[in-house]
Amino acid sequence: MTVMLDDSCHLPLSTIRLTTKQKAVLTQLERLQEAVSAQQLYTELRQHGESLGLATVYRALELLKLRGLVQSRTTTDGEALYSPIQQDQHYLTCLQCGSSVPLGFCPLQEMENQLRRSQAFTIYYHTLEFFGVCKPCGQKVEKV
Amino acid sequence: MTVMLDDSCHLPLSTIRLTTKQKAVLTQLERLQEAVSAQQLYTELRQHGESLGLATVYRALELLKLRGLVQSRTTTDGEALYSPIQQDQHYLTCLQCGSSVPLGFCPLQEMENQLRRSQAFTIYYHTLEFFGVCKPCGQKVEKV
DNA sequence: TAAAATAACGATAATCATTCTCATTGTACC
DNA sequence: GGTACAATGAGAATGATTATCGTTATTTTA
Repeated sequence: MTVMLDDSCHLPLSTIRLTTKQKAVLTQLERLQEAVSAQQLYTELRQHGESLGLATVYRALELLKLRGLVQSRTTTDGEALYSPIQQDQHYLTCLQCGSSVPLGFCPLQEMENQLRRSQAFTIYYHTLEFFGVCKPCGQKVEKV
Repeated sequence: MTVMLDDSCHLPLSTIRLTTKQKAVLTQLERLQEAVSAQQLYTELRQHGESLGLATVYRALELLKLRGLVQSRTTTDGEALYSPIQQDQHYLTCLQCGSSVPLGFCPLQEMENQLRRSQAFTIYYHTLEFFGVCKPCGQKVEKV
């Protein structure tokens, strides 16, 4: 069975075909509020009774990224976190403890639109992240 | 032997002590124009006659990041690329072929300064990256 | 300066997210 | 129904990064 989506995204294709498993991955991702890793997604899908393999989750995420439906960012310890692309959510991340505080805004919409107009590149999304040291960690650093 | 640097950075400490090896890592990083992986850095340092271990390179980079002297971003295939922090350089990255085109500008200086003023977080640097599909890959995608 | 305490180092093993392999199953098209 | 092809699952392979641990350099203290 394949699921058809309407073309409300920035793809040149008029329709996007997704398999049931791929749709399950996307749906679960949309259900969750925060960005999650592929491993977490896999575990949650299994718990929800979905029967699929870990490799399939990775493959689905890869495909969804290429289709412009999913985006990812990488944590300080090298794990990729995925989220549906409409969430224009960015973070303030502590280099020491790795904690991330979500930013409440994004100043890049206009610039992204400008870049979109340049023909050389089709832009799906951007990542923006500020790195530094949070207050508690900063106090520890002074003592080092 | 330890090397002393003056406090021209945003650290609370008045001086930063670096060992010879740590300084070698930083110097090599400053010598190179583009962001490089820890492994590349290791190889280059060995070729330049420097005698150090891979683990030391990783440890040095970690420490330099915490000191606010070095920053990193992660490529699409999960490798961390390091660069000296003064380079305010961002990229346009193709999700399909992974190629990165450097952006010639950064619109975030003012916002970063504003965030710096908020006391809760000490900001060292930010990352900004646009993701999409480059022209050649875009033509391939249409055929998929 | 010498000895003790501490931090940095090197080599390599361990970890762990991600990707690859390949046999199997599902789907599209005739 | 049958053939071609894409998707899947299970587990092995990969490869960057991190941990371990014995050794060496540096700092501190007497």
